[in-house]
This record gives sequence, C-alpha cells and structure tokens, in this order.
Amino acid sequence: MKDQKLYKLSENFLYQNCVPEWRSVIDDNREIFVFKKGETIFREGDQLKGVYFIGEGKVKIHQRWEVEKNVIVRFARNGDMIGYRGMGSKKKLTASATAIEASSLMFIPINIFETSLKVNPQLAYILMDLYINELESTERRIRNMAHMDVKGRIVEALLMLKECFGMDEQGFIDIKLTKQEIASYVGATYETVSRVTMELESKKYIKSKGKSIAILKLKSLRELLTL
Amino acid sequence: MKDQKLYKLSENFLYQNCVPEWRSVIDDNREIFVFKKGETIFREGDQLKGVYFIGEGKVKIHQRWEVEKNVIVRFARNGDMIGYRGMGSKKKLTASATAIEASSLMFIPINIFETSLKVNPQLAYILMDLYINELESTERRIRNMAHMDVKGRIVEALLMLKECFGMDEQGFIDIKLTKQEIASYVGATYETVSRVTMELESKKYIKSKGKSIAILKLKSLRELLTL
DNA sequence: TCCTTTATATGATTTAAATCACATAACAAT
DNA sequence: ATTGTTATGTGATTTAAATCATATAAAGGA
Repeated sequence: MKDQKLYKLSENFLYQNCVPEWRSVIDDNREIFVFKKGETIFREGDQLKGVYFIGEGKVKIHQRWEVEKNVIVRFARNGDMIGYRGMGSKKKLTASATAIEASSLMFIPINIFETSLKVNPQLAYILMDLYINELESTERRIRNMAHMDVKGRIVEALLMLKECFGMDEQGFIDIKLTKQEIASYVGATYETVSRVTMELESKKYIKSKGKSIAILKLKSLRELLTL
Repeated sequence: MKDQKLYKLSENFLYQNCVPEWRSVIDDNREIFVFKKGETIFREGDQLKGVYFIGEGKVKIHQRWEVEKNVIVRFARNGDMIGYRGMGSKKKLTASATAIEASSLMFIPINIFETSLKVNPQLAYILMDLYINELESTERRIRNMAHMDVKGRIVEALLMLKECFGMDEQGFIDIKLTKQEIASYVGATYETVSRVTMELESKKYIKSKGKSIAILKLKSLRELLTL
C-alpha cells in the first residue's frame, strides 16, 4: 500500500538529481514499505531487487559471522540510500539491513534505478561522491579497529552516533541501541561495553537512561581519543 | 620529463571510458612521475592536486597514527587509480601513498579530471562502481578485524595479496613486504606476524625466501579461516 | 498481572596478543 | 670489505579483553 504521508519524495536525493521529466517515472514505480522495530529489510546473500531510501526511521547494516556473531557495518537514517551494490542486476547483497526502530522506506526496482542512472547524468556523479565519503569513514574505522583500544572505539562510536542521529531536548543521543549492538559495531563483547559505559558514567562523562545515552563531557571524551 | 614507454595510456581506464575527442586532452595534460622504492607519492593532509594512475609498480595507501604507527588501508597496483577523494578541489587527502617498489605513475591535474567527469558521462558511472567494490572489500576487512584472530587476518591477507599481485614462476606472491608492513595491514605487531608466519612455515602451509612468500597449501589455509 | 525471555551489571578466570628484551641476520652506505 | 642501520626470530612478562559464571533488572507476551 502506498502512503504518501510516510515518504516525502521531494526531499529525496534521487528525485532532486533527476531531470524534471523523469520524476514521474520514479513516482509511478516507487513503493513504500513499513518495517517494525527489529524487522529485516533485506538479508545478505539475497538477490539485489532494488534500492531503498529511508524516509523515516533508523536502520543498521550488518554482516553475519558464524552463529549469532554479527558485525554492524554502518547505521543509516532518513535520507540515506541502502542496498545498492553496483550495476548488473545479478549482484548479491553483501550485508543485511534491519530496522532499529519503526521505519518507512521507499523502494525503487533495480531496473528503474539503473535507467535513472543512465537518463540523469548528475546522478552517477552524486552517487560516486556519496560512496567516496562512505569509503573514507570506513577506512577510518579500519584504522580505529587496528590501533584503538575498546574504550577509544566506544567513545568514537558515541561521538559518531551523536553526529549521525542528533540529540533530543535533554541531550540524549536520538537512537536506542543495546549493549550488544554497540559491541557489534565496535568489535567487542557486550560485557566489555557494559563495563566501559559504566566507567564513563561513574566519571560523569556520559549519563544513561534506559537505552539512551547522553554525552556530558565532550572534551574529556575527546581527550580519551588522543591518548 | 614525459616518457611514453613508462605508461601505456591506451590501457588506462580513464582513456578507455572517454569519448575519442577527449583523449587528446588527457594526453596533453598528463604527466609521468617515477618513484623509487620507499618514496612518498602524496601525504595525508596534502591538498588534492590531481589523480594518479599506476602504470608500473606497487603502492601502499596508509594512514598515520601517532608516531611511527601506521595502518595500511589498501594496496594498489598497475591500472589502479589513487588519490581521488571526490569533487571540489578544496578537498584534502585522507591517506598517504608510498611506492613499495620502483613505480611510474601518470598524473592528471584535478581540474582536467573533473572536467573529464563532466564531459564523459560513462566515467562517473565507472568510478561509482569502482568505489562500490572498494567499499565492499573495506567492509569485509572491518568484519575481519572485529572477529578474526591475528592468524586468520594474516592468512586472509596472504590470500588477498596472492589475488591482487599474482605469483611468479616459483609460486611466490609477487610482492615483497616487511613483517612490519604486513602487521600494519592486519592490525598487529611485527613480532606477532613473525611468529605466525614461522608457525605456518613449520606446518608447510607456506614457504618464504627473503621477503617473498609462497602459498603451499591453499586448502589448509582456507580451513583456518572457517574455524 | 504473572511469567518467560532478553538485557544488563559485575566478579573471577583464562587467553591472545602486546610489550619488553636481546641475539642474529640482512641490507645499505661509506 | 667494514660498519652502521634496519629487519627478523624467539623467549619472558604483562595486559587488555574474552570467556565463564551469576544475579538482577527490564521488556514483551499470554
């Protein structure tokens, strides 16, 4: 079922970078999907059927490793595109996507998206830039993984989450993650994440309420990174 | 000094994906630079002045971390493009590049490259795909860093190096790296790399001669990864 | 609401890998 | 060659973080 209220097409970068004549094609072919918290959007190994744009909500992109061991590769929020893995429709997805909270996504079939790329010269260009930026932050994470200790990686993750998802009125980062999810992102166990966040709390560098975390002393946290 | 022998322009993907009329522009504006082993091609923090295509040789892309601590982000070989970090010439390079062996590179000034992108619709497209693939392997490395032990990461690195650089007649992987360089790539210390490679050698899974390594039992090595 | 499941805190123990330490080997430079 | 420098192999020690083990606290379903 299509629900216009759940997705403002005009704010979407695909729409914005297409020539006006093409916009109706997108409008005619898009579909809106709604996912509950915890629901799978796509699974690694799946055939690539199309591309998703997040309208509302938060999503984690993750890869499996043995049973129950996960790595969260990245987080995505409204406006972000997920699932695209290059041209040639025989491609397989290399990661899964799961809704962290109730989310509505716009789906564009892969053939429509690929045609969009051909018809709108701007688009490949914008996408190229987008992937370059993503690559940059991924390379940065490799560096962090290689040389930072767990505490540093957790602090770095908290700062990234603040940047990415912003804060509510009380200063809490606007995303609710379990200790296990944080652990899967930084490459650690949930026990260690629990200990480290407890330590940061006791030092009043952060505070937490349920699954929400607020940053209290940004400066002190940043200093932990430079040691 | 320009030396045509050192770089076959016709084999370059930039050249191949440009409309014929544009090729002479590239030809007129390119420069060939030759680097000795260990020489710096560019340094992180540098202003982006142009793009390099490797004609001959091998290059490592690395980021600094404190004094003398390095992470090798990736390796590059002939045909690879290095140094491009997206449009907008005010961009700064986020990693350094150093020649692992004597290399010749073709340099294209950033403004020529950016115009090439605009004039040749194919190009942004090809680049987008290229960056998607790079992102994929970088994401894979994050997963490895998070969950594999050092031995696994070293084995994975050896298999990657074999894929990337090929082997000579005697089966040795066609790249010479120090233990420290391998360590910088897998995120470990050179002592640990030394110990692990010694262990693999004693099991006859690999053999080494100077700085060259040959894979003897591919199957056994692969099995180490699935444990 | 109670009850099951899932998440969290925290202690005790183990372990992989870093660090420290030194001897030897390979490589470069004079 | 001769000498200094950088790379390597290996042992001993330390340490950060995983694992094992429980207790408690939330969250979700019937």
